[in-house]
Amino acid sequence: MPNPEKTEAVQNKCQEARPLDAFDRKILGELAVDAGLSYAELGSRAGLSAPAVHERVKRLRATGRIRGTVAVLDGPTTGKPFLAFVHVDSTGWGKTQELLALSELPEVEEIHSVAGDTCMLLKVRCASSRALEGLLARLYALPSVKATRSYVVLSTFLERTPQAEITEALESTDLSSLASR
Amino acid sequence: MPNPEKTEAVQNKCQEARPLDAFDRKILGELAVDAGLSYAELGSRAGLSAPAVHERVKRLRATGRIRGTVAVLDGPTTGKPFLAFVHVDSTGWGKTQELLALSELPEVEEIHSVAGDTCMLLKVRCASSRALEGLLARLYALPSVKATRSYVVLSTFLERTPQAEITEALESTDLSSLASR
DNA sequence: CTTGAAAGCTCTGTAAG
DNA sequence: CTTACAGAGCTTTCAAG
Repeated sequence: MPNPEKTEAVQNKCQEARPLDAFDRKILGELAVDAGLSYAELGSRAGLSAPAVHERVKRLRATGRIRGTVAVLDGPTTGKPFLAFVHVDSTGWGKTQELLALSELPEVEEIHSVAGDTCMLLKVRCASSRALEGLLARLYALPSVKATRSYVVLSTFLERTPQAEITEALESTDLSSLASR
Repeated sequence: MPNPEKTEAVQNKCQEARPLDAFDRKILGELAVDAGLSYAELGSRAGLSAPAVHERVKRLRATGRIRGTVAVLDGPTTGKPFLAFVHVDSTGWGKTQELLALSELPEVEEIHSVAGDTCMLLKVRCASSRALEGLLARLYALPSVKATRSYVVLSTFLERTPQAEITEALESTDLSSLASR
């Protein structure tokens, strides 16, 4: 039986007012690299006990900081060696339902609206150039799509999931190098 | 003791000649969405027993199809709400060690060399526009970097890990629609 | 491949400091 | 927050079909 303790049971899922402390950031950083770690191992790395870590991880999941855990597949050997970024120019306000419908295609991994000389940016991973051609055909079938520019990936040197380390890094460090120019 | 049956025992780790069967693809697809599934649950979804699934998953890990399992963090609430794609034009053959050194920055999530009107493509997630400015300053400090174009993400409609479903999809389907134009 | 069973480990919660 | 002690559940391996 779940026990209603303190403020925990009351808190909502979408609460953003709770800042992460150093322990939370350390835990998130470790889990972002390897979600298979035991709470004991996680605790020793973060400097906490296993129950404490467990409590924090549960909270991080409940508040949405951890969206889930997924397996990282090797693209080339799983039948989709072809990676490309597609810029989409559309007439009017491009973020229509039409483009969002592309989410249903497993080839489409990312859809962003961006600022710059294009409206939308797609990341596509598929089996071959023919599959990309098929996707482009589908894009041009949409009335609002004016033009596309495709950037076919020749080789990938780095591709990792969001935030390997939760730090402030570049913030101050590199701006000093900027000032010294 | 592992029994040497047929061609199986001979295979190397980097062998690409082993096609995934329907069971493997189903398992990979499920794990790509949720790596926290138990082998029992995984088995019932794929139509296999738990030990059989366990054996396959172990093999998929050993052969590199599954690179690892990671936690998916929520970017905005973990202190890095700022996402951008940076195109880098460089003189000469751009894929030098210099650019690869950027891998060490936690803000840089992806580095690709691409075909198109630019040489390299970076995916950067950081705390603010100032952090991006710092990264650009660092880029221009490299002798081979000629120019950059940044596409700042306004909003993200889809962002998922490689291959939610391991199928052939678009291959034949959409090419027929191409032919009918 | 299957079922079944046994051993080991982790999780999960409770309790007390 | 910590350590400690249980019980439940899952993983992992082995056997036999």
